[in-house]
Formats: sequence, structure tokens, C-alpha cells
Amino acid sequence: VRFNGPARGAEKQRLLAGLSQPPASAARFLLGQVVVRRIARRTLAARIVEVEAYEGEGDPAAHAFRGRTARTEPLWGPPGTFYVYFIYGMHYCLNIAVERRGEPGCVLVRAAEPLEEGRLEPLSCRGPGRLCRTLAIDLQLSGRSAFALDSGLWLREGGRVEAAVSTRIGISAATDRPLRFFDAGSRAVSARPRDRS
DNA sequence: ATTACGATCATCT
DNA sequence: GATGATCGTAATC
Repeated sequence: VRFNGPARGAEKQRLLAGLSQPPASAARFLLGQVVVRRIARRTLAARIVEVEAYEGEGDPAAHAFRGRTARTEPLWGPPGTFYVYFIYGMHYCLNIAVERRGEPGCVLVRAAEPLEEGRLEPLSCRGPGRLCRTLAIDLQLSGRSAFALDSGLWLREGGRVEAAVSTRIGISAATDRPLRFFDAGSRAVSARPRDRS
């Protein structure tokens, strides 16, 4: 299989450079990159097609806005740290800390398009909750790194994609910021952006 | 085609 | 005790 471990060497450095930017830029960078899940002798891989940027302490919609707690601690970690939280009594959501250690900006991974080798249903990673269910992502991964061997969930280099932009989904504060980025050509994108009129 | 609702629990007040 | 970065199904247009 093509992605049988975390990124290393020059690939890792390029990914780290992309993540070490403010959330909106890091989110654009993450579009088209690949999430790899190694679980029970199986390797699942999917290309990220939809993300949202959360700007940390200055963003009323961000979890970090309410302060640093045991749950949100990974947001302050180095770029590539996973932040996973549980929501609505049944779903998990996957975030990746970006910018730099000590700055709680992050990117929510909302949808991905499975690559051939994983043999997943094409729409099985459409939406943040479904993506986590399909890739078996839960609270155990919160605080782990996208570059650590023992995470079993990694970020690998894919292609870069032209980003369509909209406001973010499912939030009630800071609803007008254009911080959702998606691949308009992908069927795996979760929802059509709400009309802005 | 769009809107409404219930499920269900970690986390914070 | 209230809330929520969702999803699937059901009801209504």
C-alpha cells in the first residue's frame, strides 16, 4: 500500500510548513492532502475535500474562545496535533491544530473522498461525523500527532486543490466569516453553502 | 425540494 | 441542568 506510515523527511517538512500558518491559510493548504488510518491491519486513505478554519481566541465560534480546559488542551499543541471532541451525544469531530505551539488555531476536517486502495464507499466520509465513524476516530486520538507512528492516523501529501469558499456550517457565532473551504468538484462535500443574500 | 426533530452524552455552568 | 463545529428519518411544501 502507498501510505503505510506517517510522513517523514522532506514530505513531513512540507506538511509542517503548510500547517504552520494562520488557520485560514492552513485550511486551504489541507484541502487535497490525504488522511491515512491504519487500523486492524487495514489501511484507509482519503483525500480531504472540505475544511473549516477556527481562529482561536479571537473567534467566538472556536472552542478555544471559551478558554483552555482539559478537553481543549490539544488546540494549544504544536501543528499537527489532533483535537477530537464528542458532540450531540453521538458524533466525533476531527480537528488539526495549526499555526504554532501556544496558538489555539485549528482546522476542522469536514469531509474526505476515499482513495481507491481503501475500498470505502465514495460518500462514507462526507460530513465530519461520518468521516470519524468511517475512520474509527474517537477521543483516544485527541492530543496525538499526525506525524507519530503510534497514532495510527496520519497526514500525507496529496495534490493541491483550488478552494471554493463559504461561511461555516452549524455554528451560531461569527456566522459571517468566510472560513469554510471545499473542493467544488467533489461529490463528497457535505452540504451546499447557505445562500448569502 | 426544504424543514423539523430525536437520538444521547462529554463537557462546562 | 443546558448545550452542542451532526446525522438520518420523517413530515411538509
